This record gives sequence, structure tokens and C-alpha cells, in this order.
Amino acid sequence: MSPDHILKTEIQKALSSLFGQSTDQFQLQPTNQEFEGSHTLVCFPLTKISRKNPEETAKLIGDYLVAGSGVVERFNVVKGFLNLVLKDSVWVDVFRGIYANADYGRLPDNGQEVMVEYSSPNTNKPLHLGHLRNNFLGYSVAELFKANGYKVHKVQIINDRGIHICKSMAAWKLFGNGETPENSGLKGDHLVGKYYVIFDKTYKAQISELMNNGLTEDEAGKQAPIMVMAVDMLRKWEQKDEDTVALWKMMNSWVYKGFEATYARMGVDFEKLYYESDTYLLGKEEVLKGLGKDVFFKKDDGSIWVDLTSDGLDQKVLLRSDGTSVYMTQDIGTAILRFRDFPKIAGQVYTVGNEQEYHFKVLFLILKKLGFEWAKRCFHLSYGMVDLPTGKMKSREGTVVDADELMQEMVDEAEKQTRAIGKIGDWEEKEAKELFEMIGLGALKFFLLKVDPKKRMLFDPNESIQLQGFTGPFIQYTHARIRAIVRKAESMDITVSDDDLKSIVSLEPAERDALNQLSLFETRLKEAAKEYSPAVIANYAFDLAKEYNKFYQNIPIFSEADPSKLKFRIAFSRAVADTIRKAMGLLGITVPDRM
RNA sequence: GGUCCGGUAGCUCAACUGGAUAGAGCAUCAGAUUUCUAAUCUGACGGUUCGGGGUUCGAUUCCCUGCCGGAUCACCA
Repeated sequence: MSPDHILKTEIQKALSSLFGQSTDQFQLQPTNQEFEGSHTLVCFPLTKISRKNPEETAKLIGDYLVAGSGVVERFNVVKGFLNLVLKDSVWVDVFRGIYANADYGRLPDNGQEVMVEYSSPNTNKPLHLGHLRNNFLGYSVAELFKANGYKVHKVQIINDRGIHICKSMAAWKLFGNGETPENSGLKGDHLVGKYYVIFDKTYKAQISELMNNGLTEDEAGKQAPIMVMAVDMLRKWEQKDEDTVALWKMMNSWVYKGFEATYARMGVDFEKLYYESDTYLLGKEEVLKGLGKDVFFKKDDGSIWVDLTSDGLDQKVLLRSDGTSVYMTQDIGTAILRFRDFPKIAGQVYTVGNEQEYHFKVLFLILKKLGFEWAKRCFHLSYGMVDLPTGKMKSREGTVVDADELMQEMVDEAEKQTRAIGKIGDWEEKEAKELFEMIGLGALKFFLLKVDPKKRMLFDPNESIQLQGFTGPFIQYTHARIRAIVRKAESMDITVSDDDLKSIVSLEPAERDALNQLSLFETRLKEAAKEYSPAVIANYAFDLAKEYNKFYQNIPIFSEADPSKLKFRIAFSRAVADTIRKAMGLLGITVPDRM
């Protein structure tokens, strides 16, 4: 039972007893630091039922709670704000509940299922910084839903088909000389990406050459030999030409192997992969069905459209005049297929950048028009672009930061800084490597997740590797220090029972603050899922670590003479460490026992 | 041009959906402490919340208007 919950019940009792009517329309918020108390009741809205001014209303409720509720120690009123000080016994009881509950921070199964899509890369180049935000975000939101009692299905759609991969294929055929990941030592996705870049360079050179020969830019773009080749490959692929399909399969398999390694290091996983090459025909069928039901219309050239002007949007093409499908068509098919594969899911979450907001608005609207009632339970988890201090970062421009390289740099930096501090001199090499990995990736993940997903954010490589402040490593370090305390207690054979905790009658202010923070975990957890925002959890973890550090600074645990207090503080430390570990786990971050 | 986001301390971000004197981290300056892991803690400094109107007990938050930045409006994905 959380303190919030207890107080709300008591306040409702007070209201009906004092004013003859109750309401749940009141705000209970954290008390500002400058005032005494942990919870504040905002009394302005209550003047309607109290028919007194805010101060009097607050005082009446305060007096009632002190006299009758048994949970409020004292109170103060500032303007219309009623600041409540809870009895220490309440905090102790709250803590006993948390300590006894191994599942604290994991809400009971609610019987619902949800699907989360994330990552969904193209197969012509390696993952970059933007993908990192996508993957960490998607993974974390999936974990948040799990902790809120949902069964979660993590999936992605792999855009394995289309002109982009044909470009890499064409360049490899022309300039590859049989290069493979095995004989070059290059990671598969990087190898294919290399040829995508070669394509681009060659293409540009050919265009300018053709333009020098008098062609317009448009003509040159279409006639450039390497582009002609790529388009031809796409056509052949759709006709299932044996050689083309074989080349496509080979190069895709290189990419998949490369992606697997990247995902493994990121610590993300998927239950099921959807491939565009398997699903793109399905969308086409559904569009044709919709044409029969008058949802869509056909133009004279044979192309098929949907008219969304009555919904304030434009017309949108769904099948080209040559009968081939576009991006939207495929997404229609994939969505339908997923609800067929997982009929019990309550909804679907698409983790995709905010440049595609219009696309998803249209997609969900079309699905609704096609009569799928689940369309309203599809949600676009939209996130902002990641900028670099030097300028914008976008895959079309040359300034991409490669995901594999960045992760390695973070781990290298973690190693450099950790070795410089010199606490791991006697560690096994293997253990040390694991630690650098935890810190490097923890820093990266925390930095990308601490910002509201909707917002565009700045990734500053220099700042991100700072191991102080609002960072993952700061929290990891706090955890390691707490674990040291717990280890020491274990070596002293100190055990804690519920009776030990029960005997505590008073708390230090620093304990109360940290305990208050600890008790907020499940509230934050619900908020985070509701808002699809791991940032809520990142902030929570940071606040908890900070509060514990204050406690740690002020209270010398092992010089405590009173054995029950000593035990309480050890139990408390253990609970904080556990909660930090759980909260960070929701962000996909592991925390070390020592560092 | 239409639509949708965003604009908060020098910098990076918060502000529980309308609540108190707008908070953290970094940076800067001053201090504590050398332990239960100092990768810590305590202070100080820092604000016309882009400008201007409106709504009410009360606005960073809601409405109108102007300015700035971004995204999007393809028979690309």
C-alpha cells in the first residue's frame, strides 16, 4: 500500500465527514522542498464543497486528519496548500510492505497483450545513432508494459526489398570482385553499406558526366548506367529471376548476421521478425478488397487511391498505375497480418521517427475505414531526431554516426576512465571487460532515454561520456556502493526480520526522503507506460540514487549502536539497490555490484 | 502556402496535464569529507518560461496573434 493511496482514502473520509460530500477531484502532490511535509493537498478546488476560504478549508481538513486518520503526524497551511507530515510508523509500514514483496515494481498480470514494433531497418546499410534511440526506446517501452502486467510481443519489419538493396547489389556486382565478409573481415552490414556508398558516388559521377553531354538533371538521373542496372535488378527480382534472387539472398544474409551482432551488443531482442518481401503482396490484396467496398477509388491510369480530404488530409496513392505497391500498401498488409498472428493483442505500438507522423495518421485512418476496430488501438510511438553538436544528423547526409563504432567508443572511454580511477587493479580481465561494457552502454542508453521521446535531442559525445551528474554511470556507481554495504552486512552475518523492522519508531529526515522516493516506484511505472516514456523511469532512478547518496552521506550505518536501527538501514539499503537495479533494467541497463 | 511539432538558467533537460518563490545536471565560484567505494555531499551564482493580448483565485501549461527553428504534404522507403 503506497502512502498516496492511504492518504487519498483518508482525505475522502475527511471530506465526507466535514462537508457532507466527498469527491475524488482533488490534487495530492509532492510537497515543495522548502516546506515541511511529504504530501500536499491543494485546497482551492475544495472550497466549492466546503464553502469556506482555502485557508480555513485546509485547516479543517488538517485538524481532522491529525485527530482521526492515525496516519498524519502534523500539518501546516500555506495559502490554500495543506502540507502533511506523515507519521514515521506509516513510512515504516510502507517500507515493510516493499521489503517483503520481491515483486515490488512488477504489477500483477492483467491478462492483456500488446505488440511493440521497433528497429525496422533497411537492409542496405548498418545501423546508426538514430537507430540506437529507436531500439533503446522500443525495448524499454516493451519492458515497461511487461512490468505493468502486460504480455508483450516484440517484433520488427525488415525492409529487405526494394530499390535501396538493389543499389548495393548493383555496386557490388560491378566493383565487388567477390568480396565477402569472410574474405574481407568486414562485418556484413558494413560491407553492404560500403557498396551502397559506392553506388551513390558512382551514380553522382555518372549524372554529372551525362549532364556535361547535354542531358537535363532529370534525364541524367534516369539514364545513368548504374541506376538503370539497379532498376533492372528490382524488376528481375520481382520476376523471381534466379541469379538476382540468389545475390539478394546472399547480401541480405550478410546484413542479418551483422545486425544480429549489433542487436546482441545493444541487448535488444525480438520475438518475431516480419519481412517486407513476405508481406508486401498482402497489402495489395487488402487494397483491392477495399476497392470493392468503395473505400478506395481508381483513377483513369489504373492507380488506386484513398481520398482523405474529408478528414483534413490529402489523397494518397496505394497502388501505382503499374499495379505495384507502395510503402503504405505494405504497412496495411503487415498490420492486418499481425493481428491475425496475435489475435489477443490489445494494440500495437510502432516505434518510428516523427518524420513519419503523417504516414501513420494516414495508415490508421485507412485501417479504420477498412472496418478494423483495432485501428484505434494502434499507436505511433514517435520520437525526435538525434542531433550532433556539429550539426544535424541524417542518413541521407554524410554525417551519420555508426552504431557499432559509437558503442565501441563508449566502452573504450568507460575503460579509460575506470582504469584512471584505479579501483579495479586486481580484477580478472574478463570481469573488467564486462564492467566496461556495462558502463559504456549504460551511459549511452541512459543518455538517449532520459529525454522525453517526443522531443528532438542533442547527443553530445563529450558530455555523454561524463561519468558525473544525470548519467547512467552515476546511478551504476551508487548501486555498486550500496552493494558494498550489503556485502559487508552479510559478512558480519547480520540478518533482518520483519520484527526488527516493526520495532523502528523514528526515522532520520534523510531516511524519510529516500523512503518517500523509494515508495514512488510503482506510481512512476504506471505513468511511464501511460506516456510511453522511459524518461519517467530515468528521472526516477536518478532521484532515488541522489536521495540515497544524501542518506549515505549523513548516516554512518555501521557505527550505529542500536541494532534494530542498524538492521533497518541495511534492509533499506538492500531495497534501494534492488529498486535501482529494477528501474535500470526497465531501461535495458545492467548495473554492476562493484565498480 | 496547408498541416503537425518545438522555443524554459551560459549549455543539456524537468516541471506529475491549470498550483506555491519555475526545478535538476553540467559549467563557474566557495566549502565539507579521505569513508560504508570521493565517480560523494553542502552552499552560492544563474530566469521578462520567444514577444504581445485574453480566460481566473492562479498560466511554462488553455485560447488568439506575431516572430524564430524543425518535420511533413512523392506513383521514395
